[in-house]
Amino acid sequence: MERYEPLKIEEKWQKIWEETSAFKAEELKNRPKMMLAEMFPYPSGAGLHVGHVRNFTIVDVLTRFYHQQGLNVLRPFGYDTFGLPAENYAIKTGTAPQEVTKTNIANFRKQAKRLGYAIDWSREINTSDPEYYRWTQWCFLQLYKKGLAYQKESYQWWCPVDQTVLANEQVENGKCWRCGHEVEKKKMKQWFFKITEYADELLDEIDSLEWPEKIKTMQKNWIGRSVGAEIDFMITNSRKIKVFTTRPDTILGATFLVVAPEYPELESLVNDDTREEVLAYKAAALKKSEIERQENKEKTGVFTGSYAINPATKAKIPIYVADYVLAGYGTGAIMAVPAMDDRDREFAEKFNLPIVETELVDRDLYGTPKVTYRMRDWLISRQRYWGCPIPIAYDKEGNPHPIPEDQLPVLIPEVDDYKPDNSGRSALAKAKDWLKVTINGEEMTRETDTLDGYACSSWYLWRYASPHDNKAAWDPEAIKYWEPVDYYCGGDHAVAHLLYVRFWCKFFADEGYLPFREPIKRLLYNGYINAPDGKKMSKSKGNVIDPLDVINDGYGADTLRTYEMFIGPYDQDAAWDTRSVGGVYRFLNRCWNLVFAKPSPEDKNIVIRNKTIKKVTSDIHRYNFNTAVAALMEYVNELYKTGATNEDLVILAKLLKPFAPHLASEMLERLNATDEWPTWDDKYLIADTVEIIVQVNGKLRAKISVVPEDLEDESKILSLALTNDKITKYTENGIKKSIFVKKAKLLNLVV
RNA sequence: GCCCGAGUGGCGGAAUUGGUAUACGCGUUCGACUUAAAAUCGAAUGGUGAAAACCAUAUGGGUUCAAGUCCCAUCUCGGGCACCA
Repeated sequence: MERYEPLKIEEKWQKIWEETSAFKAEELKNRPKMMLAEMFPYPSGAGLHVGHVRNFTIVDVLTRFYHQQGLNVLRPFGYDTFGLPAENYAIKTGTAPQEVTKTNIANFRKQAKRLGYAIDWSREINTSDPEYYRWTQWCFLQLYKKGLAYQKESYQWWCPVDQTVLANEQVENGKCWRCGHEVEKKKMKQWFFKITEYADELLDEIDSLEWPEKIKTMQKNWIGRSVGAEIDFMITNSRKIKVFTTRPDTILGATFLVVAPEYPELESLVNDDTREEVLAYKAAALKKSEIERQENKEKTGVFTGSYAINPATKAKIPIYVADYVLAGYGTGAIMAVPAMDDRDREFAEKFNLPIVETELVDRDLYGTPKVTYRMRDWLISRQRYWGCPIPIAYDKEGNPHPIPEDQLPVLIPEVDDYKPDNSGRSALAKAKDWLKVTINGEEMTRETDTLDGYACSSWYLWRYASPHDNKAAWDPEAIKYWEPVDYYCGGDHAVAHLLYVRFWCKFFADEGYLPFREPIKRLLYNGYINAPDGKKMSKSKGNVIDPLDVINDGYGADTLRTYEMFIGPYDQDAAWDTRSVGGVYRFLNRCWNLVFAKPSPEDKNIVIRNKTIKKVTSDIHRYNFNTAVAALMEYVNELYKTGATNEDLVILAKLLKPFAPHLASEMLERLNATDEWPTWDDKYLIADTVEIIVQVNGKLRAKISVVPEDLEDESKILSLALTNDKITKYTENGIKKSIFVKKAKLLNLVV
């Protein structure tokens, strides 16, 4: 008997798959298609971690399952390569991000191949490849043409020491992540995508998606649609304040107004007595970090000096400025109804403002109906070097002009120093020659902002259909065949990325570029894998499990893959258990050894064989990968007891292949069989004898064995039960009634 | 604070529709093989009990012939949102 040597077997099959381009997909119009993808990874220097392996293996199990079922399957792969780690590394070491990215991709590719994934490697994409981001820029220009990419002044986090804009995630406890200095808010002109234009459709179509309810709810909350009204409160005959409220019917109780510190016309509300205090309050509020605002919900505010007329009561009510009102929502101004609203009451009590109990009035009496969303437009400007340049240039007056499509891509220029310059612009501003561009004979200066990385990942699923197309972002025919994506799997980005791809899909459908309005049919949202101690894996805690170590320790990729599918329900978090890895290895070893055992002379396993085919097939359909593996273990345990026929082993190898493809391929080769997915026949699922559960008052008291036909004969089963010596002692005084459930093979006697 | 989700052996977890609670794996114990160990194979394994039996799915009620599953309340943990008027 040969020993099970996973590393040897895996090397052999990976070589075969590589040399035969085994998973290369082509459009075959007469065959049903299946497209699957994981959320493409950011190729970090650390290589694959066990979380990637779980994510990719889920996709691989489904990919191979549908391959074996005879569908025309596409499972591509790519890399999301723009981002902070490569840029930080560049700032620190001077190494070009392009170089680091290249190295990391090579490592990721090698590791993904080492795991035996059924990837069509001819379709690899990389978002920082000019051939890719050329089309990201094209996408931007389409949005720009329709007014959905626009510039707006907005308040951004600003570090006065580093002289740069910071993203929310770069502000830690109100301080700059690089220098530790306190940050402030600064008004700056930034680019936005107008996602709010699609708010209604994004909300309405959520219910039609085969996505986890959790994600759907998060997206609904994120969009946050509120139905209310806008009401004008007059300050003088010609000046007014517009407020938004969801409760226009409570207007009789509105005893003051509040505007946000960032309210644009705040200065027009002050007088000589209040000006100084109001402006000081505004300045302090702008400095407050998110953390401070969250921690301290004590109401603060200042009277502006102005009054407005409540249109319902005609009362003259004061106007305050307070940071509990948010500038970005509604009109940035509210009518305060302290009798109805807890926050308004708290404010009123602190500032001794009247609290008037109110009768309700007709909702439409004083305002105009208005729908508002919690979701804001998507801020896409990044003052960073390592991102996709925004294809815009400015004329001498500072007006933006799109770079003509035939001048794309706008390449990222080479620079010596990757730090942002002292005007808060990205390092692109240091490429003086690159900045100059001529459009229609006019000299212009290029935009130095780059795009948020989420823009690059908003369309990559469509690029997979024709990844090398140099005429278009995607080929309409290929898209029509392959997409939308049938299965998309990931464990992150519930609202950001997964909302942005839906937004772009709807936009490009409206423009006639896509024949569908939702890009992802089914979403699988997998859980995290934690360290053996139950905590998050992290370098600093020293509890990281490296998947490549597990493989190279001798367990092999098949054990790693199968273990991660067996670890628990795919959508729940799980803790790594090194000893259980050994259990899965033992299981695969037992599968292997069966091939060398003496074949059983008779076929004793028809029932369990058919049962196992049915169970594994339906478990994969329901994404219950852990119980599918358990069923295979049960099957193998049975084969050890009864002896296996050749047929038993062929079925085992076929069912095992999605999980442990190398071992299964080797078994199938030695058994001289194909990997075609097996089918079961329900007629074989009926055993020779059926066990009837006999309960007395709902408690199990006896089991009786009958032939299947007796299931139709209730009276026979009842008399068998009543004469059973385990039952008679309970039924001496007769029974009140009996309930027979044929489907459950159960008889309950009530005494 | 609000909105979800979840609490099952020593541990990870199973239980398609209300119908044998604890599948499968880990761990533990015993046995076989071995000079010995590892590996492998086999057996046992929720608790109490000699047994019969009784008690067990976070806690307390309820519905039902029958509840891990349905209903009501409470507790704990996890996730999301967090002054959105």
